[in-house]
Amino acid sequence: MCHYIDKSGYMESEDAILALGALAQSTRLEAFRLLAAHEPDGLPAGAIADALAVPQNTMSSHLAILARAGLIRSRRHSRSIVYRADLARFQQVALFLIKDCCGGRPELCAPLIADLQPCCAPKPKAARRPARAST
Amino acid sequence: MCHYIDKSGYMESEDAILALGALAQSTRLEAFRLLAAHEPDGLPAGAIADALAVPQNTMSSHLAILARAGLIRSRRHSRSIVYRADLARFQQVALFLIKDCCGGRPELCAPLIADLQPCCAPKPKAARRPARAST
DNA sequence: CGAATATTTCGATCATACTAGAAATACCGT
DNA sequence: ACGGTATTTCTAGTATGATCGAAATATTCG
Repeated sequence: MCHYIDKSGYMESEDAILALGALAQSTRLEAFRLLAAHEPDGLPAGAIADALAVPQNTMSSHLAILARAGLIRSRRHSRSIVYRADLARFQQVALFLIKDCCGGRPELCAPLIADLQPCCAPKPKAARRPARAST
Repeated sequence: MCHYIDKSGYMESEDAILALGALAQSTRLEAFRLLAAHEPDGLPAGAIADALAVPQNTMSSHLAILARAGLIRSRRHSRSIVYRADLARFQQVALFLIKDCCGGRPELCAPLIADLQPCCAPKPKAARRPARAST
Protein backbone atom coordinates (compact mmCIF):
# COMPACT_ATOMS: atom_id res chain seq x y z
CA MET A 1 0.00 0.00 0.00
CA CYS A 2 1.13 3.45 -0.63
CA HIS A 3 -1.65 5.60 0.60
CA TYR A 4 0.19 7.13 3.47
CA ILE A 5 2.85 9.72 3.61
CA ASP A 6 5.48 8.79 6.09
CA LYS A 7 7.43 11.99 6.07
CA SER A 8 5.84 14.27 8.60
CA GLY A 9 2.35 12.98 8.47
CA TYR A 10 -0.53 11.74 6.51
CA MET A 11 -3.02 13.85 4.83
CA GLU A 12 -6.71 13.71 5.39
CA SER A 13 -9.33 14.98 3.02
CA GLU A 14 -9.98 17.95 5.25
CA ASP A 15 -6.37 19.01 5.19
CA ALA A 16 -6.21 18.54 1.46
CA ILE A 17 -9.36 20.60 0.98
CA LEU A 18 -7.88 23.35 3.08
CA ALA A 19 -4.70 23.31 1.05
CA LEU A 20 -6.49 23.15 -2.28
CA GLY A 21 -8.71 26.02 -1.28
CA ALA A 22 -5.68 28.00 -0.24
CA LEU A 23 -4.07 27.48 -3.61
CA ALA A 24 -7.27 28.13 -5.55
CA GLN A 25 -6.78 31.88 -5.51
CA SER A 26 -4.55 33.81 -7.83
CA THR A 27 -2.77 35.95 -5.27
CA ARG A 28 -2.12 33.02 -3.00
CA LEU A 29 -1.06 30.73 -5.80
CA GLU A 30 1.42 33.34 -6.96
CA ALA A 31 2.61 33.93 -3.45
CA PHE A 32 3.24 30.25 -2.94
CA ARG A 33 4.95 30.02 -6.28
CA LEU A 34 7.15 32.93 -5.34
CA LEU A 35 8.02 31.37 -2.02
CA ALA A 36 8.76 28.04 -3.67
CA ALA A 37 11.12 29.80 -6.03
CA HIS A 38 12.89 31.44 -3.10
CA GLU A 39 12.74 28.30 -1.08
CA PRO A 40 16.07 27.99 0.60
CA ASP A 41 15.92 31.47 2.03
CA GLY A 42 12.29 32.52 2.10
CA LEU A 43 10.99 36.03 1.67
CA PRO A 44 9.70 38.67 4.09
CA ALA A 45 6.02 39.53 3.95
CA GLY A 46 6.63 43.01 2.64
CA ALA A 47 8.71 41.75 -0.24
CA ILE A 48 5.97 39.33 -1.21
CA ALA A 49 3.34 42.04 -1.12
CA ASP A 50 5.60 44.31 -3.11
CA ALA A 51 6.44 41.68 -5.70
CA LEU A 52 2.79 40.90 -6.24
CA ALA A 53 1.62 44.50 -6.08
CA VAL A 54 -0.83 43.84 -3.28
CA PRO A 55 -1.35 45.89 -0.12
CA GLN A 56 0.45 44.51 2.87
CA ASN A 57 -2.64 43.83 4.92
CA THR A 58 -4.30 42.04 2.05
CA MET A 59 -1.20 39.95 1.57
CA SER A 60 -1.08 39.29 5.26
CA SER A 61 -4.53 37.74 5.08
CA HIS A 62 -3.52 35.54 2.20
CA LEU A 63 -0.33 34.48 3.90
CA ALA A 64 -2.32 33.61 7.00
CA ILE A 65 -4.58 31.40 4.92
CA LEU A 66 -1.64 29.66 3.31
CA ALA A 67 -0.08 29.20 6.73
CA ARG A 68 -3.30 27.81 8.19
CA ALA A 69 -3.30 25.32 5.35
CA GLY A 70 0.23 24.33 6.31
CA LEU A 71 1.68 25.32 2.97
CA ILE A 72 3.95 28.04 4.30
CA ARG A 73 5.59 28.85 7.60
CA SER A 74 6.83 32.05 9.11
CA ARG A 75 9.68 32.92 11.36
CA ARG A 76 10.76 36.24 12.69
CA HIS A 77 14.03 37.58 11.37
CA SER A 78 14.86 40.80 13.15
CA ARG A 79 12.28 43.28 12.02
CA SER A 80 10.89 41.21 9.17
CA ILE A 81 8.80 38.09 9.21
CA VAL A 82 10.24 35.69 6.71
CA TYR A 83 7.91 33.22 5.06
CA ARG A 84 9.02 29.93 3.60
CA ALA A 85 7.15 27.42 1.50
CA ASP A 86 6.67 24.05 3.15
CA LEU A 87 7.51 21.93 0.16
CA ALA A 88 7.04 18.68 2.04
CA ARG A 89 3.52 19.69 2.82
CA PHE A 90 2.97 20.66 -0.75
CA GLN A 91 4.16 17.24 -1.81
CA GLN A 92 1.68 15.68 0.54
CA VAL A 93 -1.12 17.66 -1.00
CA ALA A 94 -0.10 16.72 -4.51
CA LEU A 95 0.27 13.11 -3.53
CA PHE A 96 -3.07 13.04 -1.83
CA LEU A 97 -4.71 14.50 -4.86
CA ILE A 98 -3.15 12.02 -7.22
CA LYS A 99 -3.36 8.92 -5.10
CA ASP A 100 -6.81 9.62 -3.84
CA CYS A 101 -8.28 10.01 -7.25
CA CYS A 102 -6.31 7.28 -8.97
CA GLY A 103 -7.14 4.74 -6.31
CA GLY A 104 -7.37 1.48 -8.14
CA ARG A 105 -6.53 3.19 -11.38
CA PRO A 106 -2.82 2.87 -12.09
CA GLU A 107 -3.35 3.96 -15.64
CA LEU A 108 -4.01 7.42 -14.33
CA CYS A 109 -0.73 7.74 -12.51
CA ALA A 110 1.55 6.17 -15.05
CA PRO A 111 1.34 8.95 -17.63
CA LEU A 112 1.55 11.45 -14.83
CA ILE A 113 4.89 10.09 -13.81
CA ALA A 114 5.96 9.99 -17.41
CA ASP A 115 5.11 13.62 -17.78
CA LEU A 116 6.90 14.45 -14.60
CA GLN A 117 10.15 12.86 -15.71
CA PRO A 118 11.28 15.49 -18.22
CA CYS A 119 10.45 18.20 -15.73
CA CYS A 120 12.53 17.01 -12.89
CA ALA A 121 15.62 15.09 -12.23
CA PRO A 122 14.94 11.48 -13.09
CA LYS A 123 16.32 10.01 -9.91
CA PRO A 124 13.53 7.88 -8.55
CA LYS A 125 15.91 5.74 -6.55
CA ALA A 126 17.35 8.64 -4.62
CA ALA A 127 14.20 9.92 -3.06
CA ARG A 128 15.94 11.28 -0.01
CA ARG A 129 18.71 12.94 -1.92
CA PRO A 130 17.80 16.55 -2.46
CA ALA A 131 20.15 17.79 -5.12
CA ARG A 132 21.65 20.97 -3.82
CA ALA A 133 21.47 23.69 -6.35
CA SER A 134 23.57 26.83 -6.32
CA THR A 135 22.65 28.28 -2.99
CA MET B 1 -2.55 33.76 -25.50
CA CYS B 2 -4.76 30.84 -24.79
CA HIS B 3 -7.18 30.72 -21.96
CA TYR B 4 -7.83 27.09 -22.45
CA ILE B 5 -5.76 24.00 -22.26
CA ASP B 6 -3.71 23.46 -25.32
CA LYS B 7 -3.40 20.13 -26.99
CA SER B 8 -0.10 19.26 -25.41
CA GLY B 9 -1.76 19.11 -22.05
CA TYR B 10 -0.54 22.29 -20.44
CA MET B 11 -2.72 24.49 -18.39
CA GLU B 12 -2.96 28.10 -17.50
CA SER B 13 -3.11 29.32 -13.95
CA GLU B 14 -6.65 30.46 -14.39
CA ASP B 15 -7.83 27.01 -15.38
CA ALA B 16 -5.85 25.42 -12.60
CA ILE B 17 -7.37 27.78 -10.06
CA LEU B 18 -10.82 26.90 -11.31
CA ALA B 19 -10.09 23.22 -10.99
CA LEU B 20 -8.46 23.54 -7.59
CA GLY B 21 -11.39 25.55 -6.33
CA ALA B 22 -13.76 22.96 -7.67
CA LEU B 23 -11.97 20.22 -5.77
CA ALA B 24 -11.60 22.26 -2.59
CA GLN B 25 -15.04 21.33 -1.34
CA SER B 26 -15.93 18.13 0.40
CA THR B 27 -19.03 17.23 -1.58
CA ARG B 28 -17.35 17.96 -4.89
CA LEU B 29 -14.15 16.15 -3.95
CA GLU B 30 -16.16 13.10 -2.99
CA ALA B 31 -18.22 13.35 -6.13
CA PHE B 32 -15.12 13.48 -8.26
CA ARG B 33 -13.59 10.61 -6.34
CA LEU B 34 -16.75 8.61 -6.89
CA LEU B 35 -16.75 9.35 -10.58
CA ALA B 36 -13.08 8.46 -10.86
CA ALA B 37 -13.81 5.14 -9.21
CA HIS B 38 -16.60 4.49 -11.69
CA GLU B 39 -14.59 5.83 -14.53
CA PRO B 40 -15.17 3.52 -17.41
CA ASP B 41 -18.92 3.78 -17.15
CA GLY B 42 -19.73 6.95 -15.28
CA LEU B 43 -22.69 7.52 -13.01
CA PRO B 44 -26.01 9.32 -13.41
CA ALA B 45 -26.57 12.48 -11.41
CA GLY B 46 -29.23 10.95 -9.24
CA ALA B 47 -26.98 8.08 -8.24
CA ILE B 48 -24.24 10.50 -7.24
CA ALA B 49 -26.61 12.55 -5.15
CA ASP B 50 -27.97 9.41 -3.58
CA ALA B 51 -24.54 7.95 -2.85
CA LEU B 52 -23.42 11.15 -1.18
CA ALA B 53 -26.72 11.79 0.60
CA VAL B 54 -27.14 15.23 -0.91
CA PRO B 55 -30.30 16.69 -2.47
CA GLN B 56 -30.38 16.45 -6.22
CA ASN B 57 -30.47 20.15 -6.87
CA THR B 58 -27.54 20.74 -4.54
CA MET B 59 -25.59 18.03 -6.27
CA SER B 60 -26.54 19.49 -9.60
CA SER B 61 -24.87 22.76 -8.61
CA HIS B 62 -21.73 20.98 -7.55
CA LEU B 63 -21.63 18.91 -10.70
CA ALA B 64 -22.02 22.06 -12.74
CA ILE B 65 -19.03 23.57 -10.97
CA LEU B 66 -16.94 20.48 -11.58
CA ALA B 67 -18.03 20.50 -15.20
CA ARG B 68 -17.20 24.18 -15.60
CA ALA B 69 -13.74 23.38 -14.27
CA GLY B 70 -13.44 20.68 -16.91
CA LEU B 71 -13.03 17.90 -14.40
CA ILE B 72 -16.17 16.02 -15.35
CA ARG B 73 -18.34 15.74 -18.40
CA SER B 74 -21.94 14.79 -18.90
CA ARG B 75 -23.77 12.98 -21.59
CA ARG B 76 -27.39 12.13 -21.83
CA HIS B 77 -28.25 8.47 -21.60
CA SER B 78 -31.95 8.10 -22.21
CA ARG B 79 -33.61 9.68 -19.22
CA SER B 80 -30.51 9.98 -17.09
CA ILE B 81 -27.56 12.26 -17.46
CA VAL B 82 -24.43 10.27 -16.92
CA TYR B 83 -21.37 12.03 -15.59
CA ARG B 84 -17.84 10.89 -16.15
CA ALA B 85 -14.59 12.07 -14.65
CA ASP B 86 -12.20 13.60 -17.13
CA LEU B 87 -9.06 11.95 -15.88
CA ALA B 88 -6.87 13.55 -18.52
CA ARG B 89 -7.94 16.94 -17.30
CA PHE B 90 -7.29 15.88 -13.76
CA GLN B 91 -3.82 14.85 -14.75
CA GLN B 92 -3.26 18.25 -16.27
CA VAL B 93 -4.29 19.92 -13.04
CA ALA B 94 -1.99 17.74 -10.99
CA LEU B 95 0.84 18.31 -13.40
CA PHE B 96 0.33 22.02 -13.40
CA LEU B 97 0.37 22.09 -9.66
CA ILE B 98 3.55 20.11 -9.41
CA LYS B 99 5.43 21.60 -12.28
CA ASP B 100 4.41 25.11 -11.55
CA CYS B 101 5.58 25.02 -8.00
CA CYS B 102 8.70 23.00 -8.58
CA GLY B 103 9.85 25.25 -11.37
CA GLY B 104 13.59 25.34 -11.04
CA ARG B 105 13.41 22.98 -8.13
CA PRO B 106 13.79 19.42 -9.35
CA GLU B 107 14.46 18.23 -5.84
CA LEU B 108 10.80 18.81 -5.12
CA CYS B 109 9.56 16.51 -7.82
CA ALA B 110 12.01 13.69 -7.38
CA PRO B 111 10.64 12.41 -4.08
CA LEU B 112 7.16 12.91 -5.40
CA ILE B 113 7.89 10.58 -8.25
CA ALA B 114 9.54 8.17 -5.87
CA ASP B 115 6.45 8.12 -3.70
CA LEU B 116 4.27 7.62 -6.72
CA GLN B 117 6.25 4.68 -8.04
CA PRO B 118 5.11 1.99 -5.61
CA CYS B 119 1.53 3.11 -6.05
CA CYS B 120 1.19 2.86 -9.73
CA ALA B 121 4.06 2.63 -12.10
CA PRO B 122 4.27 -0.93 -13.27
CA LYS B 123 5.61 0.18 -16.60
CA PRO B 124 8.95 1.94 -16.45
CA LYS B 125 8.81 2.25 -20.20
CA ALA B 126 6.63 5.30 -20.40
CA ALA B 127 5.59 6.90 -23.61
CA ARG B 128 7.36 10.20 -23.53
CA ARG B 129 5.66 12.98 -25.34
CA PRO B 130 7.72 15.64 -27.08
CA ALA B 131 7.77 18.04 -24.19
CA ARG B 132 8.71 21.60 -24.90
CA ALA B 133 11.89 22.59 -23.22
CA SER B 134 10.67 26.00 -22.23
CA THR B 135 7.36 27.39 -21.13
C1' DC C 1 -51.20 13.84 -25.73
C1' DG C 2 -50.56 12.99 -20.79
C1' DA C 3 -48.31 10.82 -16.87
C1' DA C 4 -44.00 9.51 -14.79
C1' DT C 5 -39.12 10.04 -14.12
C1' DA C 6 -34.56 12.47 -14.07
C1' DT C 7 -32.31 16.56 -13.81
C1' DT C 8 -31.72 21.37 -13.93
C1' DT C 9 -32.90 26.23 -13.06
C1' DC C 10 -34.94 29.77 -10.13
C1' DG C 11 -35.19 32.25 -5.84
C1' DA C 12 -34.09 33.14 -1.27
C1' DT C 13 -31.25 32.71 2.81
C1' DC C 14 -27.21 32.30 5.28
C1' DA C 15 -22.35 31.95 5.55
C1' DT C 16 -17.85 32.79 4.07
C1' DA C 17 -14.26 35.18 1.15
C1' DC C 18 -11.73 39.20 -0.92
C1' DT C 19 -10.28 43.70 -0.38
C1' DA C 20 -8.29 47.47 1.85
C1' DG C 21 -8.20 51.74 5.14
C1' DA C 22 -7.03 52.61 9.80
C1' DA C 23 -5.28 51.35 14.14
C1' DA C 24 -2.51 48.33 16.87
C1' DT C 25 1.51 45.41 17.79
C1' DA C 26 6.39 44.00 17.58
C1' DC C 27 11.00 44.93 16.75
C1' DC C 28 15.38 47.69 15.90
C1' DG C 29 18.76 51.44 16.25
C1' DT C 30 20.20 55.39 18.66
C1' DA D 1 12.58 55.70 25.94
C1' DC D 2 11.67 57.37 21.33
C1' DG D 3 10.96 57.33 16.48
C1' DG D 4 10.96 54.49 12.47
C1' DT D 5 9.98 50.28 10.15
C1' DA D 6 7.57 45.80 9.36
C1' DT D 7 3.60 43.30 9.93
C1' DT D 8 -0.66 42.11 11.74
C1' DT D 9 -5.40 42.79 13.51
C1' DC D 10 -9.70 45.32 13.41
C1' DT D 11 -13.46 46.68 10.80
C1' DA D 12 -16.53 47.23 7.09
C1' DG D 13 -18.23 46.88 2.40
C1' DT D 14 -18.96 44.12 -1.40
C1' DA D 15 -18.96 39.79 -3.71
C1' DT D 16 -19.17 35.01 -4.20
C1' DG D 17 -20.54 30.36 -2.51
C1' DA D 18 -23.47 26.69 -0.30
C1' DT D 19 -27.85 24.95 0.56
C1' DC D 20 -32.39 23.63 -0.62
C1' DG D 21 -37.65 24.16 -1.60
C1' DA D 22 -40.29 24.91 -5.56
C1' DA D 23 -40.96 25.29 -10.32
C1' DA D 24 -39.37 24.32 -14.95
C1' DT D 25 -37.29 21.45 -18.55
C1' DA D 26 -36.29 17.21 -21.00
C1' DT D 27 -37.00 12.46 -21.93
C1' DT D 28 -39.50 8.01 -22.12
C1' DC D 29 -43.58 5.26 -22.21
C1' DG D 30 -48.57 4.14 -22.57
